Amino acid sequence: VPPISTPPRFDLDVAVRGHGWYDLPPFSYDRATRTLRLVPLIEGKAIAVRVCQSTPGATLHLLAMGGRIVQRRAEQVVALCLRLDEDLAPLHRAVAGDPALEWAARRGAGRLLRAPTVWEDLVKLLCTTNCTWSLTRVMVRNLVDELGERAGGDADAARSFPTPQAVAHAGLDFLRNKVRAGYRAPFLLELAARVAAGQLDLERLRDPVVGEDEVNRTLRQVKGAGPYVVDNMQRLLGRYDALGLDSWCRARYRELYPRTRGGLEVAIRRRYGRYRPYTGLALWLDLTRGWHEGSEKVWP
DNA sequence: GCGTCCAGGTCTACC
DNA sequence: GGTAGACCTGGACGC
Repeated sequence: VPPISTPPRFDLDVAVRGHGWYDLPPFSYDRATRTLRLVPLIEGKAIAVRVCQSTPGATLHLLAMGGRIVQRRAEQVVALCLRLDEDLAPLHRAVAGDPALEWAARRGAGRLLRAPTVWEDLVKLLCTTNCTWSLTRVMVRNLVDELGERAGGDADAARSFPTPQAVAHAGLDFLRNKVRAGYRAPFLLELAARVAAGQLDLERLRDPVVGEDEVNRTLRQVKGAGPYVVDNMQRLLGRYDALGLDSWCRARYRELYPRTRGGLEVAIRRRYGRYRPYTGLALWLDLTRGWHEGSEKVWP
């Protein structure tokens, strides 16, 4: 496979660690070797894919077991997950001169890792609600271990994220007792059943021609998806204005700006509103700027 | 060792 | 339309 072309100043480490998804299977990330692993379903089969970048700005190298068609599809999946075709230049231009955010332009940040499917992103987001990150990991790991498809048929090979059909077929007790999804189990089951039956086309939501209102309406009809889930789904879909506030965001914002007076959301909109239509992404990049310190490459 | 609290929220019932 | 209270689970914390 020839090297994959990347946007200017693309830094795999910054992109991958931009939010928590790299920590949830089937994704895994080895920071020392700057290697991201994923297990997408390609032509219905789970394929183990590795993508690495030796240094920031270097070309991406991809390894996927399979023929030419599989290689080509794997490349498309990687481009999609890393948002290599998104043009963030308007945001990067806009933050010039803002001491809180100019780092993002310097380091090409803002490409939030997403799953190969909207279905996977939504299920994972539902698994982050009202619980600790460690419990989110438990639920997602159980879903993958119990219901995912093994790549290459090897006994200890990595598994893909389960299909809606697999989750729907697993049933309520399984989701409660094996996955440990608790009260979320009926939400997950209903979502899986609707998608599996073709009543809900989540993948369509990534199509830019679908209006924002329709995206909101569709997601709000999913049981268990409230403002936090809908906002963050929008962000994963590439619509960056929503704030997606959760308890961590609120606490982190107060940490960065302890003198905030009045309503938090009003203050946040006041601070980042000038970056529309990237209000929520600008907020996120500010909150997470500390995650990328100390790993900077000095560009010529 | 045990009880309590709450976390990267949302739903329902009730005002 | 606004807001308590309930909700699974597991980890942190106090005693």
